[in-house]
Amino acid sequence: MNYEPKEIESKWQEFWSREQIYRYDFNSDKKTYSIDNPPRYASGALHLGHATHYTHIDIIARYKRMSGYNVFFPLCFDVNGMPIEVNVEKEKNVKMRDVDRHTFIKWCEEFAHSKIETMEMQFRILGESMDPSIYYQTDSPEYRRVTQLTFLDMAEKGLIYRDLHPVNWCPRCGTAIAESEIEYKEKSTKLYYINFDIESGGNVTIATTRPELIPACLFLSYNIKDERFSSLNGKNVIVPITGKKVPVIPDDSIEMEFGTGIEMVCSIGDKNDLKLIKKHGFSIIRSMDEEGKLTSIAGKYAGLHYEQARKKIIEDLENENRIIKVEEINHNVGTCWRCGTPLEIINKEQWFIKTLDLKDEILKSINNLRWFPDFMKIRLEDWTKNLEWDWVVSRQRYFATPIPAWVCKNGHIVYPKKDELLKRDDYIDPTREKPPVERCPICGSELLPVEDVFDTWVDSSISPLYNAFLYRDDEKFKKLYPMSLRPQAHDIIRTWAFYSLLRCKVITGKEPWEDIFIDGHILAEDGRPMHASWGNVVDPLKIIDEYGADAFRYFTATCMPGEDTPFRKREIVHGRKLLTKLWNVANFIEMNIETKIESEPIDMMDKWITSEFSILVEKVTSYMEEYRFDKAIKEIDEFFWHVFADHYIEMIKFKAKDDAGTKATLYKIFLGIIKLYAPFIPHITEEIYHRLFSKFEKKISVHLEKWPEKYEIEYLEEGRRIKETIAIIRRWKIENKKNSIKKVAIITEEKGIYEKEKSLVMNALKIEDLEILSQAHIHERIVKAHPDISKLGPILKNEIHEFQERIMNMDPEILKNGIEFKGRHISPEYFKFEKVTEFQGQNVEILNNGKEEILIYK
RNA sequence: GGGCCCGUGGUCUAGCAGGUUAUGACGUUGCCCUUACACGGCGAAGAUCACCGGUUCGAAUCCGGUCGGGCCCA
Repeated sequence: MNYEPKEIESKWQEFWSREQIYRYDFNSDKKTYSIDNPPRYASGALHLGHATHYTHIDIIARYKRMSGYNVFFPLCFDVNGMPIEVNVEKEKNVKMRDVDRHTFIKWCEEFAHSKIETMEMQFRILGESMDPSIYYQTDSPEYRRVTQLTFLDMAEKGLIYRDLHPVNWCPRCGTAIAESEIEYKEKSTKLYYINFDIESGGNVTIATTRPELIPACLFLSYNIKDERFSSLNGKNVIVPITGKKVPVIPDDSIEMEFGTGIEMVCSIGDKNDLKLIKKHGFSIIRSMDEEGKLTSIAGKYAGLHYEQARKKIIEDLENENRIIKVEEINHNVGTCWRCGTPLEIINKEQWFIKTLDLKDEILKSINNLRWFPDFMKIRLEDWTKNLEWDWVVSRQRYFATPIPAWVCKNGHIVYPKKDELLKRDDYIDPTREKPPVERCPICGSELLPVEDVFDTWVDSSISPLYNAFLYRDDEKFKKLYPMSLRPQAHDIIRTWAFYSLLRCKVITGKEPWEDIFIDGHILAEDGRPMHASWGNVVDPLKIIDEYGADAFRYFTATCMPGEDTPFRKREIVHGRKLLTKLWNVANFIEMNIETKIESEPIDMMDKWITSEFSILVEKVTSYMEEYRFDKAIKEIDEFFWHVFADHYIEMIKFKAKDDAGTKATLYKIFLGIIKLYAPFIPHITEEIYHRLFSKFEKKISVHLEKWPEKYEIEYLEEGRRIKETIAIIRRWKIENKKNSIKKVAIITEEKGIYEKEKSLVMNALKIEDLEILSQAHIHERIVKAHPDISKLGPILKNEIHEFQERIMNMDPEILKNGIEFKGRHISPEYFKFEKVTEFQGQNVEILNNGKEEILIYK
């Protein structure tokens, strides 16, 4: 009778949800354990990685509930940002910027919300114990309101500013383009070779595809290894057209083979220019506007579209005879994925949060958290120490929290009143409502709504504040903040962990959590990351369908936290076997427990297994406290399978029906095992609990049970010794194919402990006569000596037959010292001796368990 | 290029505040359908612990370097 998970699992999933087993109780006196659960991103498909991470978190939640905590574990979804926008664009076959802003936002909402039901189902199938009574999603008016309040808070603290920042820009569409919206295309362009004069005399030829950017040239650069230009290092050149003096600065990133090997670095030609400008300490100048027209820095070309400007500039350069050569080249150009126009990098006003000023404070905070595993802390420390830029929080997107502000043409910012927003239950969309004042209070000009939205990390990084009811309920905030735990994966330490720490610290003055648990990634079975294009993606739902959620959860528990783990199907298969074993042990125990057990463990071996269990509880508990599920479950397995089932049950099964103490032990220890397994494999443990224990234990769910406690340690060493002796004799029986043994003598210095369990040893092993002695004279006698032909052959060659005849009738006892043969000493190593052991005149076989000898009579 | 992590029997994995017969799983293999379980029980074979050097009486474990893989960031 094998365990069939399908029906059993869905039965209990329904039961848990119906009975609201996982509800956080705001009125409870129990200590709160609060989990800053990662809101599941609402794009739909469940990854093996998600499934594993959420299962890990669920294991923690279940363990903490059993340990007596009131656990706050919200069901939550992240419903903001570009992946959803992209999905909607695909689904509707439109481009975001072709559609009315608010229509598009509505579509995104509809799309995301339609996925949520599916994702809730996925969580349910996994056996997740998230609490729907504290549900949230990040696009709710309430959540966005909190995002905006925290922003206004930071603005009050002077941590918000606007400044120019480079963005990818489509000059035709007039919009910023996100990194992932860029379509790279191979384009044929002209490469111009242009002469620059050197200040100190002579000239140098640079190559560029963007002559129109000459007015924005900041410096020239060549590869530092390139000796052709080493004489130019530190010299100045005169920029044609403008006559500006700029330096020559070598850099190791310049390609020596491209063009002439020396190029101009403009603000801003391409991404590499941007990098070089920052690296060498130049500031970005605004050379092009939103429509692709050159700015005033271009002098007489100002106001011209860059294509016209290029024509004019080339004409002028030709007049000066500065163009040496023109070459057709193929060039990889970033283009707008909608209209195909090559993108520009232009400087635009963006919103910033001052992060650089907060470095030291964050470093302190990092050290105030407990990190699991602890080396993950180093990653965040290094990141924080090496921060060079403030956080750009504005995005030119639609589906996210709007930046609550209005700006006048002179750049003066008007924020909404925080007090007003505190009274509301929704958020502010400046594109849909009026500013709090008619006109700019500083210059009196018209106020325009900010159309930018927040980077989604601005929303995500306040999850601890939202969870803890900041701005909403002071009582609850006191109870829930700081939260107990932030669980997350290591790829977003620099984003989610960092920004959360930063913002929560600034706003509340406290770190948002006590512990932070960093999980690894799940790789494909081939050890590489999972990629659809590599064809190595594993669908967790299929696995669950085939093996059940508990088997899947078993695999997740064996993953070492923090490490990237390749998916291991065999671990799931093993998990499945374990469930079967558990099921069968339950069957065995059910056969023996019909009524309430009033007794306690009495016999030595019953106390021994109780002691072993107690040691197990201690180990498992300390592993759970460190979030080491892998170690915890291994310990439980080892005890359950290889101590409790293989040894204890085997030795007591003859008396399981009628020995009250043993029955009590079976009940107590197996119930304990079920409880220890419950956080990991919640379905089968619930089923077994209901079949065997709930009628006596009076709880409606094993998940409402208490985590097992330790018992007194008694007879540990004695029990282990007897267990070992029984195992040795059993092995002998199997090897020798004996079903029972007539007589056994155990020679031991600890007669007492064997006397105590004499009947158990006899019955468990079917020994008819068992003697327990403190000492014995054992006699060993050689009955036959076999010459080792393979060794003797090379020495004796053709005399070997004579040798064999010679020893045939000799007393083999004599041979144990070797023998002289034709002037040669044949040592005992050349023989294999057959021996008999005799005790009290009878043949016996001696087994040894390291401490004592066991004589088996033949 | 930088930070962090990893590299252990055929495959995957534990051990890594130095001394173990180096753990376990899957696979291979021998015996056993013993009154819960053959998705089981008892055994067996199989590892120069990536490579090189150092510290040490002693290194898979500590240090330095090399090579290979991963994540994040330039």
